[in-house]
Amino acid sequence: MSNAKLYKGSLVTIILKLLNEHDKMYGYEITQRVKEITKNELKITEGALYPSLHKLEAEGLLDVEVLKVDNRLRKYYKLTEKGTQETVNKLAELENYIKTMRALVNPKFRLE
Amino acid sequence: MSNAKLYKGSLVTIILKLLNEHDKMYGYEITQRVKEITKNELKITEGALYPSLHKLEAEGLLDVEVLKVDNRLRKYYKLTEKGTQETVNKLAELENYIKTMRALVNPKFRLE
DNA sequence: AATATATACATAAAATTCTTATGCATAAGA
DNA sequence: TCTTATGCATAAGAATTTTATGTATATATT
Repeated sequence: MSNAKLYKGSLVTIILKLLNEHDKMYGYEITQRVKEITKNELKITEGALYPSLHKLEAEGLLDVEVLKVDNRLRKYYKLTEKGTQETVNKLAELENYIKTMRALVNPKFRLE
Repeated sequence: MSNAKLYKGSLVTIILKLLNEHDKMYGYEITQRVKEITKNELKITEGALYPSLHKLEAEGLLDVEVLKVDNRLRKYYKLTEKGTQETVNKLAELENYIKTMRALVNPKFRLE
């Protein structure tokens, strides 16, 4: 996604959180939103995004609705109940990851 | 390493930072230190650690010194000049990652 | 004395996630 | 007309990690 390898594993968290805020979004919209929010720091590639969306749908975390807008197809995704729960989990995991890494990298921050 | 996939890509950062503090460490010691600091949250597997150490050595970021202690071999690693520089880079990347993710996940934090 | 656990290294197959490359199609701008 | 933007999709390859396995010595337990 970016030059930093740290983003590996964060894509699902990002997708779920965005859908949690926006109610429904389509793939291309997600890539643009992420570029915008991160000031071009993070560019989600289509090769990563679309397979990920398909997987989340297959797992029952997302529902799809296909709409035709301006003669072009858009696949709108939205969180299912299960997806909303998983969003909470993923966000907690992110916070935990950050805490743990801080403890490793900054010895002043110790975990209890 | 842990159940959370977010740690993917963080191993090198962790290794370099620990070596930056401790001057020289051997592989097994690193696994134990990490378990200790993270209160068992993160357990670095040998299958990930050893190949990673070899790679860092091949790239000229680490130097090795083999010592025999209590009739057992230990391969002590320490940062080279280049390794020390790369540590700075990796730590900056981590801080940047955290900032970017905060912006994505918490809309109140905006990047400039 | 025998067995299990801890210490210490190593590698290889498989899984996971992502990049890069490619393909199709329509709309809008230069 | 040609390029860029919009919108989806997949497949080959790269990179990193998990899981499994192997070797060997030291220490603790039964």
